[in-house]
Amino acid sequence: MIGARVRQFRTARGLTMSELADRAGVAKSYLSAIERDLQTNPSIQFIEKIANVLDVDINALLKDEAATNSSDETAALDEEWQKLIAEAMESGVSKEEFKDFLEYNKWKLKQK
Amino acid sequence: MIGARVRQFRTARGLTMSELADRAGVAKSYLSAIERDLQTNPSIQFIEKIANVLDVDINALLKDEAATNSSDETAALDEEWQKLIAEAMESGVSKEEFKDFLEYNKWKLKQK
DNA sequence: TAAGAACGTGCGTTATAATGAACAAAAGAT
DNA sequence: ATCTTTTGTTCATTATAACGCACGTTCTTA
Repeated sequence: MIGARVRQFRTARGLTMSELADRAGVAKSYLSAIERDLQTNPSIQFIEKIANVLDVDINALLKDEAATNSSDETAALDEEWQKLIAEAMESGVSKEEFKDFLEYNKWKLKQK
Repeated sequence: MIGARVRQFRTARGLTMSELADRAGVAKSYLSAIERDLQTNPSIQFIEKIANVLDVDINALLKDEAATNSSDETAALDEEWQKLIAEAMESGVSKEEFKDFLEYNKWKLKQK
């Protein structure tokens, strides 16, 4: 279904529904209905708008999930992790700080 | 416009409007309006139907804006970040620990 | 802990996508 | 040449896509 894909890309970009709807110039209430598959037949202009903001090809939203993420790297990351990544990047956490955090945790796990 | 492309593919297949509309299961009156650009915002299900009969990819009918992709640096998932995250997941770092790390860093940045 | 903002959803309304006739013009057949 | 069938169009009607606003909840900020 198309709703799942829209939500997937949206959360991956760390965007809220209000934000996406605002940027795309569509009603957030309708976007909500689309993501929950309460409505499943949007127009091409609607799809173009949100695809434009999400910066993805229109096919990425229309494509049946069969070919979409068979062996896609980003698909390996589950949804919650993607949110965390987006949040991390936006908050200005440096990669170095994160690396330190990683090493510290590895060390901590070893102590058990 | 989309109408020109539909007509182009249809005539190329030697199909009449009545025939295409019939096979696709849509109203020929509406198909007529689409081809003459009296209506320019069909639904994805409509396009899928006729694209299916015409045996063309959906893009072939929408391709007017094929090159609208200029990947956003800030929003897109940074490649190096992805590797770090993958490493984090494999090393068994829990989401909770990562969340705590994020909050701590946000707080730290605020202190300046 | 209270106030305020931002989040997503529910609902009534509007705009328009999509339909099913019936129609005139053109093509094809007898 | 008239009759018949097929073509694409017009028009009134129905279905639903899309909207704006208000509401309850969940984060923030003080």
